[in-house]
Amino acid sequence: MGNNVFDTLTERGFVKQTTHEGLKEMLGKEKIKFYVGFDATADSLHVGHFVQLMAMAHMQRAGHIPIILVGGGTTMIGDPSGKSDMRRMMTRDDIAHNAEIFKKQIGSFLDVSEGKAIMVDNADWLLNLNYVEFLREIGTCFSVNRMLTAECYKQRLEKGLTFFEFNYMLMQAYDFLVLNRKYGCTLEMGGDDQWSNILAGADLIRRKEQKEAYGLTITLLLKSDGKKMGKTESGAVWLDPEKTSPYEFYQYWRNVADADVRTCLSLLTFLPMEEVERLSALRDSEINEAKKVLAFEITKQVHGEQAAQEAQTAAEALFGAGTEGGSVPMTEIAAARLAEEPKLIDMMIEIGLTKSRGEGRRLIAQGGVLLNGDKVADEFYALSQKDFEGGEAMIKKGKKVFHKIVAK
RNA sequence: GGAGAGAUUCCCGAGUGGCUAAAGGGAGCAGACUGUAAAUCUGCCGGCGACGCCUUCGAUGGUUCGAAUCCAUCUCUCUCCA
Repeated sequence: MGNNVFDTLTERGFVKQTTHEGLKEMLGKEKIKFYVGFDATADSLHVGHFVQLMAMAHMQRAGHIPIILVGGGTTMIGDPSGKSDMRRMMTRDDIAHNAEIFKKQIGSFLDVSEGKAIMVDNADWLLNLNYVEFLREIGTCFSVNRMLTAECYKQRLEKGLTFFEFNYMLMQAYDFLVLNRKYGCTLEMGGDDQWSNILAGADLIRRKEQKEAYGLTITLLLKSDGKKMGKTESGAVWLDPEKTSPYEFYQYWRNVADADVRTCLSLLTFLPMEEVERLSALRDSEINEAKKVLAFEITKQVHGEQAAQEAQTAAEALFGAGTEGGSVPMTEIAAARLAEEPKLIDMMIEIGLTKSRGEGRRLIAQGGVLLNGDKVADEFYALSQKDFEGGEAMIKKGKKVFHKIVAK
């Protein structure tokens, strides 16, 4: 395809800022190596990372080679950019553990076969740096005055920023320099909160190597109300199916606000832009069609076609008139326990539908709990064999939380 | 190092001896309305089979019939000065 990826990324809304002119031209005429860094702060990637991965996938499809950098070294410090407080210090073991998971997860989204991508870990060069040498080589290239004016520290200059964290920018800039020297990497991409760090890296390469290096930031995935996309009351929406089941994942996207449909379709799916435009132009209840496509496509992207299919089937069965089947959240219990007639509220706590008995009782009192389709009236309702026709019972909490209990 | 200020329930933030499980707001949950949307309105929002009992106001001791509120020590945070 003759299209320049830069146009694709721009058209789809990925590009937020670029360092300087010339990037598009370069992307058009040669196959470059570019890098994106991922700090191993959790034991799974989340939706925010997914946007970056999509941008990387577009680049890769256009023939450019991604360098996937896992931050086994930088995570030891913790990026203060845009944060209001210092992160909890993580142990070396935790970081190494997370880094391994990241490598695996990323490997399933991008083509990491030989020659198609490069995977590195900055622990390899950061952990054994010699302090004095580093200061003499790299530290001399940074002006504290300039660094302090960086937007990303604004909050921290009010609440306090330790020297420890202040060094993060140098580490990340150094990463870019190392990758430039070792692999000829000429572009760093990252979330828009990384702008200052990316600029620092490009500047450092210009100074040390007298070479052009570019930076590009990717629009942060925000909801129309300005909050981060991918956060729920129970925490982040994870890409790891153990942490966020494909069904929950599907539901998250099925329920995005109308105003966010377009952004999500264009950033998180590979649907052609004409299709994105068509779907996001739908109005009123018709836009539900677009949300179904969105939820299906993203789930397929992350968990595979089969899981997406199952999540969709389950959703149709529960919310529409579809037939039973699919991946409704489910818990198995021993059939023998039914003889003891366990309380419904206790069972709800056990399967994680409520936090306490009080909360469960309140829910029932407010008419928010349905058992096999019927509203439960008794706060102390006890489950028994008759609730388990066919060996299973369906509990519905509120309007859209379903959980199946299977007695075995 | 010196001088001040502060730490309250998920978050912000009132409360300075009993009427305080602790105002108000936000978040969240449920109900109504809807399109599994948004906005809006109503109720709930520490735990407990519960007109009562238990645990909570940075930590530990103390004063008191009674403490989030008073005293002592400690830990941490912030501001100003160097």
